[in-house]
Amino acid sequence: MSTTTSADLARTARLFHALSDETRLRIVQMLQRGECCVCDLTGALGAAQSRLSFHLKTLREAGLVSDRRCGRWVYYSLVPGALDELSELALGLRPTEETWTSQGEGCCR
Amino acid sequence: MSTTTSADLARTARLFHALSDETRLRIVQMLQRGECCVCDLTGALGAAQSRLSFHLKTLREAGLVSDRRCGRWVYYSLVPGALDELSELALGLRPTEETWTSQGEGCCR
DNA sequence: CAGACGCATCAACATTTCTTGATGCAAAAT
DNA sequence: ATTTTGCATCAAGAAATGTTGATGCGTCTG
Repeated sequence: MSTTTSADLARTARLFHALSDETRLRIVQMLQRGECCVCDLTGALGAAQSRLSFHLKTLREAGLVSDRRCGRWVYYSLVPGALDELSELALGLRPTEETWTSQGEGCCR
Repeated sequence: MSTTTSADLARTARLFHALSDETRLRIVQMLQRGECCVCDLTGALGAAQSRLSFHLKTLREAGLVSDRRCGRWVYYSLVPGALDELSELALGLRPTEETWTSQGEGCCR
């Protein structure tokens, strides 16, 4: 029995929101292959630097991405397990067992 | 090798967007237990009818929910498998194997 | 030290998304 | 036949989100 608090919902919404943008999905795809600094991303995605910083911030605040400073570069990478958690959240929203056994009763329930 | 077209990205973003809102998450939670008509939802969620219709439309257009008219009621329900697809999409964004074996090289790669 | 570089952040604006109340329609109910 | 009910849809406004160019800060390079 999972009592879902409003805070849980907010976090879940936040997580899904982080992946609800094409630019951010592209960023994640880049990061799949390994760490990237912002300039790697501007090159590959052809997007302005400030734009990417903005989206990286969104991803970081959602907990999907982490950053590591190194000299004048900042390397971003995917947080291990974060996407597994997201996957679990999605599965947790699926219809319950009894839903599919107790349905189909003609019209109007 | 999965070539990800721009259309794919758009659909993925759309799917995640559908679950990026607390009201819609609540709706999905309600629907987990089985079909609901809009008036069930207004009652349970304490939200205006037009507001719920708006969010239900978003969920429907994302393919997460389907509707069935019956007399003057419209019953909404979760589309079987849709959340599994979403879960798979999340897993597909995880870091690749080699990412974790080829990393950790001190500073600046 | 003086520049160049990588990045975050900000302000201004554009765009999208959400909310609310009104209107309309089709299907009961009377 | 008229009214009521359940819902979609619309227009208008409010709020959130994304974009762009400018600015500033720390760090490397010469």
